[in-house]
Amino acid sequence: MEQDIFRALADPTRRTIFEKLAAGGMNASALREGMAISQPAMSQHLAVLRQAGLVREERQGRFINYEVDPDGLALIAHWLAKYRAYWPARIDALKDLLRDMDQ
Amino acid sequence: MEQDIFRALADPTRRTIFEKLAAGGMNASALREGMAISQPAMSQHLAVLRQAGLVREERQGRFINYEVDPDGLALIAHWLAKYRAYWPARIDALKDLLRDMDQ
DNA sequence: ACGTCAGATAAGTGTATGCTTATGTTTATT
DNA sequence: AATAAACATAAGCATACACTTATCTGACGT
Repeated sequence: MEQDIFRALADPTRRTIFEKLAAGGMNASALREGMAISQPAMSQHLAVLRQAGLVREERQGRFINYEVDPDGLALIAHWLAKYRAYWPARIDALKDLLRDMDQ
Repeated sequence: MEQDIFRALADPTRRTIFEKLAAGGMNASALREGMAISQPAMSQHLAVLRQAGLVREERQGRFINYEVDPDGLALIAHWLAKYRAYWPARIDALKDLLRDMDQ
């Protein structure tokens, strides 16, 4: 849901978590390192991100590996595409990126 | 600021307002039509969207014309581009769109 | 100058949200 | 079986947020 996505990303702590996961999947304890956040808080944030489709989890024995879920990003991209008429022409990075994807 | 953008879009009413403006600039009274929202509420929402760089205003006599500010969308596009590695390959609409822009 | 209209701002209120501490649940280790 | 580790859930609390009513500001028409 669009609502869940934007609500999830409205919190700076959750954006930080998401950013960390984008650099590579890891478990909740690893995510907490250097973050001054309690274990329950992290768990709650991950639940929100998961509900939004931005993060998915995979049990690995006693650990749970969290990683970026492309579905969430796709929803944002889709939302953004609706307003393409207003994108400034100078977003060249985006063009380059999609040129890469075409190969 | 990234924070302002996501916070602004987290509210469904503000997304509706933004969507309406994307179809064409208009003043606050016109925006309220068919929206069951008070005048102060609309004014406050527009202030948040403006602060986020998603909307800009232009005085026209007694009216103020509000319209989509491309700068805000550019910020989102920039944020999204950071996670391009995770975009699913099937976002074809986006590819088509940028192919259009290249012409 | 006066009233009116478009919109902003102020102050108050209920609810949502992010945190805390405490406890539950699941899996591995011994 | 018992303990410990990784994480989830529950309950309570303080703050943020979106709304309301009331008032203010600025621009126009007469």
